[in-house]
Amino acid sequence: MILSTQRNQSGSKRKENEALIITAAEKIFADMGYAGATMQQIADAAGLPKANLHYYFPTKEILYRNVIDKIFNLWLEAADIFDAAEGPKDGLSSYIDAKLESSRHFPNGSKVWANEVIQGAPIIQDYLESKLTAWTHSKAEIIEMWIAKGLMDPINPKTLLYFIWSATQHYADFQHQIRTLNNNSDLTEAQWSEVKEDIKKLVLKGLGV
Amino acid sequence: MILSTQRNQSGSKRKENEALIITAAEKIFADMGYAGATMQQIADAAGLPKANLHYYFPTKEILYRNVIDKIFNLWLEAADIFDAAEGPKDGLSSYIDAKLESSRHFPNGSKVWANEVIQGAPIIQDYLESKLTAWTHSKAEIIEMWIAKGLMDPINPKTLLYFIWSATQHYADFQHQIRTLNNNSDLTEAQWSEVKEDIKKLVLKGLGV
DNA sequence: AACAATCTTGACCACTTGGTCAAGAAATTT
DNA sequence: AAATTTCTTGACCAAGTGGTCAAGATTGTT
Repeated sequence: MILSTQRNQSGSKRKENEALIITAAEKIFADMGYAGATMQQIADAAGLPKANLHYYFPTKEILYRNVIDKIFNLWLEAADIFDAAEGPKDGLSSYIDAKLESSRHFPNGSKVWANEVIQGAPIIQDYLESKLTAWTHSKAEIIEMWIAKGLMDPINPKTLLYFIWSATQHYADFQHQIRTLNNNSDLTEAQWSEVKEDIKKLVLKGLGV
Repeated sequence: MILSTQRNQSGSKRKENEALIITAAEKIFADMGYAGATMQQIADAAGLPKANLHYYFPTKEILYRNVIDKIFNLWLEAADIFDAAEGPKDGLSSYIDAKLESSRHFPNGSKVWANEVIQGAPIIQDYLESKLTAWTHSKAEIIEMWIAKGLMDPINPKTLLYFIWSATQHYADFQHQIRTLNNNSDLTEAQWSEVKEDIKKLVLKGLGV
């Protein structure tokens, strides 16, 4: 108790509240889209008065960009697996697993990202042009190396990346549709395992790994 | 001239203008989301005064549902190929081709659908529960038959359908991201061909077809 | 030509939205 | 304990929204 209170000294209240607001905002933005989300809804979800949100995040757009920032950094982290891998079998399996886990447990981030990109990335275009482009090129190089070594069939590396992104993120973005087509129930543990195995099998066999 | 004017007799003006408005609305809804789109923007895109929109479509929601209706019927049409097919090689190839062509030439419909589903289908839930569910079951049966005949590896039919939907619709929904990662250029004819071949190869080989 | 039905449109309104502000409450620093 | 910084909050506002309406223009029918 004493420890935690002491630790909460310099500017920690700020960080706490910012995190609280960002989490609430992520959910509302995912459910309503950028334009559809209201500051009032986010405030209610965070349990704070609206004016307090504007104290921490002056405008809706600034709050939104902070949400995107968090999402994007998680995306980048999932790719460390990729770099550390010995070959496609290991690397692609782990990456697919990681992306599916993320879709399962943190679908909101993926939804916000998808909503934004569908609408032409009016607010985060700079992210696409800088960070995402660099990231993609570095992963494409690894895939090309695997192909050159004869570890997998030749394929356009970007096509493969899009393939994995779409297959895995689909389970976050289209969560609601999948749920509806699954008798209005969330996928069970067993179903998730089956999906994971089916996707990995399909991709790896399809690439001749 | 005379012919076309004569043909424009009974209530044809209504249909013309409704089609004009729906096309404009599809683009604006795709670019802005349901909440973000304004009736004024749609009116401008259609070249009509706003009050005129409300004459043909009393409310924004009614207009939106009409847009969805058009989109969904196109989706259903693309699946006729599926039924007519002899086996997975033919059926899946044709279906992937058709879906990719649709993503390439009519991305707006897919974007509107994606936006709506991501947000939990607040307006078109009845579509998911009736039409889409029935459609999915009928296609799943065909896939199961192919598996039973030993024409392809066993896989959960829904997982396969989601796989194909996500891979193909990704090129519509994430069009902007793909363009950005392609040096800010649309995919060329040659690139589209490559994508088509890569995806089909990956899926068919992955399924042991 | 007269009538009826359909279509067009600018002006208008009630309501919601993002954002402001000033007054004060809490917490930190000196 | 006084001073200063940080945080909280209800009340408020200008701008934009979906939707209405009534007057007129066009078209079709008898």
